[in-house]
Amino acid sequence: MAVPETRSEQLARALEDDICAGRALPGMRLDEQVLAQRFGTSRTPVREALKMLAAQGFVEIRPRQGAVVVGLDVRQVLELFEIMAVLEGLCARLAARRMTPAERADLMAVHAECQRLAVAGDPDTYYAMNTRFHEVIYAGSHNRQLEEETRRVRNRLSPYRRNQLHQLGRVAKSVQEHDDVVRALLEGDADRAETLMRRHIGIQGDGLSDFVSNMSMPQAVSNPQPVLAGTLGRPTIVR
Amino acid sequence: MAVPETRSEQLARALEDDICAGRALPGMRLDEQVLAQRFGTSRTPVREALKMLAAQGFVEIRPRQGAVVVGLDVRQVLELFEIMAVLEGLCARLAARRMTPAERADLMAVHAECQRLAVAGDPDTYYAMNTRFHEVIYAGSHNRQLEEETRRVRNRLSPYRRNQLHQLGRVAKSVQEHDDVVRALLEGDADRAETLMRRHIGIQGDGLSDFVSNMSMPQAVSNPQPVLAGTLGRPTIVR
DNA sequence: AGTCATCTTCATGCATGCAAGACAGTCGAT
DNA sequence: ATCGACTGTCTTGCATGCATGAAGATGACT
Repeated sequence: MAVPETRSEQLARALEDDICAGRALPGMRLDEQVLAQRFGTSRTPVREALKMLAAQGFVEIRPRQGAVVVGLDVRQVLELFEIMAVLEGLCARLAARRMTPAERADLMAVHAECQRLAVAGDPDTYYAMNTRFHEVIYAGSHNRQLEEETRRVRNRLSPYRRNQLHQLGRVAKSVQEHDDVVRALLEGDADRAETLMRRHIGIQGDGLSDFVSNMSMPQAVSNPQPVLAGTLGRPTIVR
Repeated sequence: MAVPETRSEQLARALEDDICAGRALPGMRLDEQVLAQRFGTSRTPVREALKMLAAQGFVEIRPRQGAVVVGLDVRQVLELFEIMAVLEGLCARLAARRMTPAERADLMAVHAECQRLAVAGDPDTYYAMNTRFHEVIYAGSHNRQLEEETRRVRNRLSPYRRNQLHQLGRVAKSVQEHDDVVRALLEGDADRAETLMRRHIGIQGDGLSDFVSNMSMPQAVSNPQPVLAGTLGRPTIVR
């Protein structure tokens, strides 16, 4: 066991995490040397990690100009949401037929917790539990490739979702939509589960348009950005 | 223009192409030094290319044991087909509403060519035109992220699709399904276009995929594979 | 003979070195 | 003063070197 993880993999995970968690904002420059020092390695594993992240769409590497956290414009975010909707919809469809009794119990438990936090907790704790809710459904699809793919798209969007739930009434609506999905799932109604999930994620519900109108482009490129965990920021020119 | 491409990017594209075209078969060992010599570079850009391909699921890198072209077992292939179906379905749905007149004309032209080759040509030339047909629809979705995502999944599956159309009667059926899709697309019937495309890509009926996804498949590939473009094959042990 | 331990060989993972290209700042010209 | 070319500095891209760990071979022991 305990597959020894290479430095480059560790770095890739750490950086992806920084991006997803909003610690590294879109447009932020990722200086190889700075990162190498920060993680106590040479530039080589850092470069390899950046290449991996670039291949997955988390960072952009412009030849001879270094790596930058990808900044998505409104259009691209919407495009990803369209994808997200069908992927999560498929997860729900498959989960409706494939979830084991244990998984169904799990789903209900997490959903109940969501309901509790919807009124009791703050948006951030709800956000965490909401993530778990969706993860349960990914897993319930019993399709690993789909699970990974969906999670990857979700992660790419995460910098832009952070404040989504701070919107007034959004949490309540979210949990209500979950409720509908859960019902369909438990009844094994694949078609309905898919449709409801697609609506929950996608354009159809007003959730998204609300989201867009409130979207605070987390630094939609073009202006100088500080280097992650460093003071050696160099202005970033785009295009 | 003419963004100078780095060696690592060139290598990544070349290797991905080898994999998609079936020149590098699943399970094949990708030796860094051999590749470096083949492309006339050092190991560094080769390693970076391999990391990128690994991040996209084309190769697998086991620490200290080198890179291998990913070998998917039956289950994983089916999982990817399930994803492919919804992605292409979404492409069709969006294309039904978004394609420009020029794009619609293009679609009809390519489709006509498909019909011609279906009877006149051999499966391989049809395969090429079939690919173009689908590409037109990807583009018609006017969703770049989706286009890339769909193409990526398609490429991951391509080693396993090669012979799909050699099956008796498959070409005729394929072109007929295309015809139905085209009709829905041109009529702007998004729902129908999506449904038909999903059916076209997916495994007919959910029964089979359900069955397979719930049975545990033994590991595929566990026998020695030759190194790409080299004779220094070393047995590849999996797990 | 079969199994296990040790040794040898070699590929990988990472560090370092070096040349080319990009950005910033300076200087000169209009 | 603005614009452009030139120069200096710095970062990136790639080559190379070296230590670690894995695969295979050799040999001893049961």
